[in-house]
Amino acid sequence: MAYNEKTLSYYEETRNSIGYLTRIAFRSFSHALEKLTLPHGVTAGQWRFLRVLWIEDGLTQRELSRRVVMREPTTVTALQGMEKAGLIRREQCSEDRRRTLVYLTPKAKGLKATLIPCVIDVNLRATQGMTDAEIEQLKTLLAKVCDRLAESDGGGTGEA
Amino acid sequence: MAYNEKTLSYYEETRNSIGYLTRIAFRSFSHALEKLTLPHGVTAGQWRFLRVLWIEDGLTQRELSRRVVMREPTTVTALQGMEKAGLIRREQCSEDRRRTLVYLTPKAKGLKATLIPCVIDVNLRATQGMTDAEIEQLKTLLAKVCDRLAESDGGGTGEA
DNA sequence: CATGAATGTATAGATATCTAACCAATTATT
DNA sequence: AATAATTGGTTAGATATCTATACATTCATG
Repeated sequence: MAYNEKTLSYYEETRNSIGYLTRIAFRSFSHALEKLTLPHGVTAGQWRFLRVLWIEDGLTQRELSRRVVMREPTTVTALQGMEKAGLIRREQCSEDRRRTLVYLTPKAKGLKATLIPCVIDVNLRATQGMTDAEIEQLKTLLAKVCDRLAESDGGGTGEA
Repeated sequence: MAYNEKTLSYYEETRNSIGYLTRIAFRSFSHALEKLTLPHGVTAGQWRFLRVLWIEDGLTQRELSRRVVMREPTTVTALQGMEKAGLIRREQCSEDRRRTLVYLTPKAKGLKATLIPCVIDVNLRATQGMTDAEIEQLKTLLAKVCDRLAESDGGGTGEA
């Protein structure tokens, strides 16, 4: 594959690639979010699991991994932390003893009303000054990027 | 501040937040990129430092951190790995002995021609099927998100 | 029903990343 | 010149994340 000088120098421009921009956006997001959730004892990683569990409880760890979009070992580690923090309890499934079902504690359920507004704030701040159409376009294009890269990859958003 | 039920349920939708989408986009990007660079012995983390050093050599670690957009301790760890991998050498600055200057080895310089096309590929794949205008818009909007979240944060892209 | 394949979880070991605290060298101030 | 503040780098300790591997249970098949 041949790339001319112009193409090369374009991509040398550090701050102009989608890869760079998504990294910085993700980073800024995580920091901004954690700044709001940490005072409530919830890390950014735990937040991602909570969000899924607030929608549906009693999932297996595998299913949870799939929904959060993380690998199983990551889930195991995160859940250990969440169990220690009193956010979840894990229960062995009686029908299929391989499975572990994850349930939220009342404490974690109660945090929902507190934490959701935090994320709303961060999301609003992130898109401040954009029109609704721009926000929709950003989401659409980001989702496309995810799809394109997931196709060739295997791991990713590919659940639909 | 008050959020109505509609707003709340909207943000409950896991896959519809900018935060989620940037995370998945970043993740997909890193995986896709590393799949191409790892065969050449370069991790995704090292790649980010290489890209900056290819543009300018002999930077202090602090300046390097600033340009890569990472904290100093992250840089220290990454550079230790890169030194071990024979990608850089570090030299104490004679005028100001606090400073350590980072130089690329010939090996690392040689990798540029090999690795840049890898990233071009990933970036092209990520934006496949988008018009140039859409790509530009995506970059513009992502950059806006970074700016908005950096303002309130402190750490981030805030170099301008 | 015994054994092999598939499934669900966990462990091992690696990289990446952060914050907080610390040390060393330089610069600024009295 | 002595001391305080600043600057550059590192260490310590934590979370997050991955791949590869191992272990345990269930299912499927001869």
